[in-house]
Amino acid sequence: MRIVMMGTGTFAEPTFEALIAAGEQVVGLVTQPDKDVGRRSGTSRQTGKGMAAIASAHGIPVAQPQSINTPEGLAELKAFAPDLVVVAAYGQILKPEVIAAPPLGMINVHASLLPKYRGAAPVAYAIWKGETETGVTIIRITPGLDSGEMLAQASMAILPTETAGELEGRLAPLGAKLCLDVVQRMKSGPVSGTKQDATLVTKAPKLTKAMGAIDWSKSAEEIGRQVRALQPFPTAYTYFHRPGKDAMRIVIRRVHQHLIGVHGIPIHSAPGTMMSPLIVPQDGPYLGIAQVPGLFVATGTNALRVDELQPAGKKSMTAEEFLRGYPIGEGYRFGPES
RNA sequence: CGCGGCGUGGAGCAGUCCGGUCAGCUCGCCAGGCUCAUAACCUGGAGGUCAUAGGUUCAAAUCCUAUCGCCGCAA
Repeated sequence: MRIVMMGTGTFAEPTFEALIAAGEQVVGLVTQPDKDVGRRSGTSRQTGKGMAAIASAHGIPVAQPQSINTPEGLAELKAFAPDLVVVAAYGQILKPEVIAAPPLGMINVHASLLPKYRGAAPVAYAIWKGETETGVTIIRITPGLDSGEMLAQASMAILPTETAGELEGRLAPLGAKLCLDVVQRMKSGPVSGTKQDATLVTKAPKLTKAMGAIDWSKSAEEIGRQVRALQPFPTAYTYFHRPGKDAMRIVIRRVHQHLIGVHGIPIHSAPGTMMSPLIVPQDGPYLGIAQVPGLFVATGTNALRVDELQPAGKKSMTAEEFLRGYPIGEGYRFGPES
């Protein structure tokens, strides 16, 4: 059975490698064109690099059409003469003609418990929405977005402090195992699937930069989930305001939730107010006692402790380091740009 | 030739617009002291060609030019 792999991100890599390692006949890889990203000769951030590297390491030919949906792109796929195409995190929506190209169709590794979280960013949404469990589903690809029959599914608990990047890292091997299993079953005949329950469908659309803006009036829990969901991309951010200084954009990398008052923080601080136990505004009642160093920010509910952040033009740093360089004073706050 | 920020002792920053009194701050490190004890406190100490190379000037971290490196945004 001639198999073509279609995938781009790191999520696809374990599946690709599993197929190769299992001795399946992987005859080609279709991946996104290499993009030079960044300033001059991009130091980092390239997409498609990893997959292409794996392919060349195993002597597997690679196709990188600008769009798979053009006649040219489709021709490149057909040139591999695949019986089956395995898709994982490819990044382009496939047209019916493309899906129909291989005789056995296409299957997709999707990082959610379908029918929940159909779309481009299922892992991030699962965290953002506060799910405690997610998983991987192998589906048959149909013209609808992630709406095909489910061929296999496995679940996994979401850890309380896990970021989307970390969770995806754990889901990828699970997906690889499931996918390989389905592929091997397909070799011995048609595999039946179950339909997705249309009433349970939820969407996980592509993430945008704008989604990273933190609204400090929301609950600490919600902001915490947002930060984890948008890590490592597109990242949650806010602006650092100091009296008499220009606002500074800051990416919030990691936070920790705290009950308000427990660490000597006054109850009535406006959302976004920055506090440190060393310099606590002298107002409002205190409930707490513990001296825990750190950078605390008032939210709509509790205080949130920021553990790791990255000011514009700087590298990521711990809150401790940040506070040495930018000791908190009165009127310091996080908030929207202006 | 897309836009922008940054490079100051081991870490994070201030100082740069308005050149000289600027090499500073918060930590870390080393030694000593205090303490039952500590990431607490006190005293003392080591450590920097202020990214690099030129230029302007009596004088440059600070102004000009070029180079290297790091980062963010936009695609």
